[in-house]
Amino acid sequence: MADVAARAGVSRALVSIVFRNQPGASQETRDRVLQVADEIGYRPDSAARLLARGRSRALGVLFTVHQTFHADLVEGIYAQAEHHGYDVLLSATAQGRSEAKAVEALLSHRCEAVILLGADATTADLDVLGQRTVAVSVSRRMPGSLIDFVHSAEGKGVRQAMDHLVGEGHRRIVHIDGGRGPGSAERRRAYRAAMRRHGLEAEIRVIPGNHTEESGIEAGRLLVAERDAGEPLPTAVLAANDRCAMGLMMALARSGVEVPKEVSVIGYDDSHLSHLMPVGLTTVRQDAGLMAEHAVGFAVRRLENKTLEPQEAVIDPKLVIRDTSGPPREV
Amino acid sequence: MADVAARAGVSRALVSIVFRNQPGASQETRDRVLQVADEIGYRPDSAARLLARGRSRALGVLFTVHQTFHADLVEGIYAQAEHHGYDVLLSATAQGRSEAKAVEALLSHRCEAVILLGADATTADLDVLGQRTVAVSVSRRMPGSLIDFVHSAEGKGVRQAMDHLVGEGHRRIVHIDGGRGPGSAERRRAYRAAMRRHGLEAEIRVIPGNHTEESGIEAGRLLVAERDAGEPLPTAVLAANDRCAMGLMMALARSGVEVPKEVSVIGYDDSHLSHLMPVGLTTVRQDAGLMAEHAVGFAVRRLENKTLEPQEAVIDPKLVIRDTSGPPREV
DNA sequence: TACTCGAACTAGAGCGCGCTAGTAGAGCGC
DNA sequence: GCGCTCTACTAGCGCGCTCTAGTTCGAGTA
Repeated sequence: MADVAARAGVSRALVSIVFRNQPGASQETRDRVLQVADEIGYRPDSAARLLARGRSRALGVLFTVHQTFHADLVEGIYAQAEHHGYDVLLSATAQGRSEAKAVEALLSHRCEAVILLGADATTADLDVLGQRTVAVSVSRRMPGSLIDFVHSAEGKGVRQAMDHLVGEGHRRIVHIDGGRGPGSAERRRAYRAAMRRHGLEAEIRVIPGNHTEESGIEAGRLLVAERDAGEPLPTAVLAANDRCAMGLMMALARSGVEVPKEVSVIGYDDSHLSHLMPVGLTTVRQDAGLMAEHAVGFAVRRLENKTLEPQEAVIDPKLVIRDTSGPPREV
Repeated sequence: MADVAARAGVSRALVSIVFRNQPGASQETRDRVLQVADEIGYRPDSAARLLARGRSRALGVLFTVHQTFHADLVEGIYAQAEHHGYDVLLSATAQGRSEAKAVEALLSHRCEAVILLGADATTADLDVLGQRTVAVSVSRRMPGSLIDFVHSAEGKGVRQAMDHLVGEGHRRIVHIDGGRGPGSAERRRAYRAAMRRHGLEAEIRVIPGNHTEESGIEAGRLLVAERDAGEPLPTAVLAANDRCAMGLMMALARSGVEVPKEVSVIGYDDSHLSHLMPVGLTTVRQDAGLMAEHAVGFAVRRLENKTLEPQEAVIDPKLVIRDTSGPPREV
């Protein structure tokens, strides 16, 4: 910076003004400074800038590498953050990299806010985080939590899916749940309620699972094993999410069970891949773009106006009927 | 930091020593400092640290949100970077966020090295980048480039796939190429060479494509349209990568073309999802973990010893035969 | 002429840390 | 007693930037 200032024949302060696009420099000086900077390859150091300015204008995003729906969200967050003039810092959880570690990384880089995509932490953990910084949780419901929260109306989504299945004539509808995953508790509850509402209380069955393909595969194996032992297959399965649904379909296909002929499958998320599968997956669409917009909006509003109450946005999901659901065989 | 020092009754310098885990402080002082820090929620500011130290010990990684194979690589990079004591900064390309923009973000955060996963830039662009910083390109071949390079032996992988197909009796083997995507040129070349070697020069056909599901869908539609116009379908397709293969299979399934009965499909990457599809995808495995190890290793070696020649690692890929390939119908 | 005023620019402090050079004091041999 | 070394600690500069409080200067105004 000093070099640029010297070569352009101005003070460092003026170079700073030029690079921050602030008033206080004539157009010709601006041009000269920028040209000199370009010549010697100068670029402002964001660490020093951050340090001096006292704020980073950066939003930290915690996501999971293999969670395809997170990719959709991240894409939306980039766009929204840019719109609000914020930087985005990504930190991923992965095998061998815990959520806590990923969050630490974000905080040590002085993110002003942290957006958690489907966090795995407890409410207490999040509240602690919320004390330390501005935090927004996407998907994972945090009852009574202090932090902001964006989620889809899980109940509505599940209800639409269940109404669709029952409307097609299904009765033996099984739910693979998402364990401690975000939104799972609500979906589980909505599944039970819908079954009851349709007079199918006796058929309620929840198979424990999570949000990975593996859990779908396991559930599929379980169901096939039961069939081989003489029990009837369910006629429809509501999976924890799209990935789980994919795993399930793989397991079923391997055992020669046809979808949707013998078993209908419904996913959740409408992640980027779900409409690109060999067979279009019937699923509940969560609008990633809209969720990203709210998440970033919440974070920004908190940052500009410290004294806000916890905010919450509920996005209406929408059932997308594709090829993996249809009437049951028996009907 | 000053607070911690005051409360612990020591100087700021000592707090610094404790947090850097350097010799020069007694155990009891260490404990006291750490305890106080924990109480008031102090955590070193990585921006200030970076500024003072002059180096960030951070590796920048450029990836693409929806490229599933990148997720595998990122996972490996995190592990390797931690092993070498480096931080990882992620920057994604996405819709509305160009590669140049993503790289700028990394550089302005003063990454010491940049690891590009399947970069889209030209050799010249990369050389310019290589002048400014340490850069490693993964997958994308940079002939005559100054920057380090990790890729798999594309030729070997394609050859294995082609030998497998020809061995099963295929002759009409089409290749959907990856356009300007990383590795595509080599794969295309190897495909042509293999066809020639097997005396199938007359059957050579390359359909232009890229590394997305969409390109697979398009190619599938094209092939089906040709069939409807009376031309024979190819008996096997070598796709640009797994995502392209998935798109292709979707298009074929929609049109009632059975895989592998009518058409065998082979992908490339063995990305996380390829063995979790409803039908296991025959594909060429690239070992993401090993590639990550080399990429990080190269970057670190450059950083610790400035005067190295361009490095290159070639990883042997391996054909993984699953359910989408088999003998052609006519045989 | 004397003044006010705004645009264009500058000096210099300070952001939170790391690091070098230094000090204090304990332990040791002679 | 002295000098020596070793451990435990501190003072204070500087990293590259932003920002506040100026200064300078030419144009406009009474």
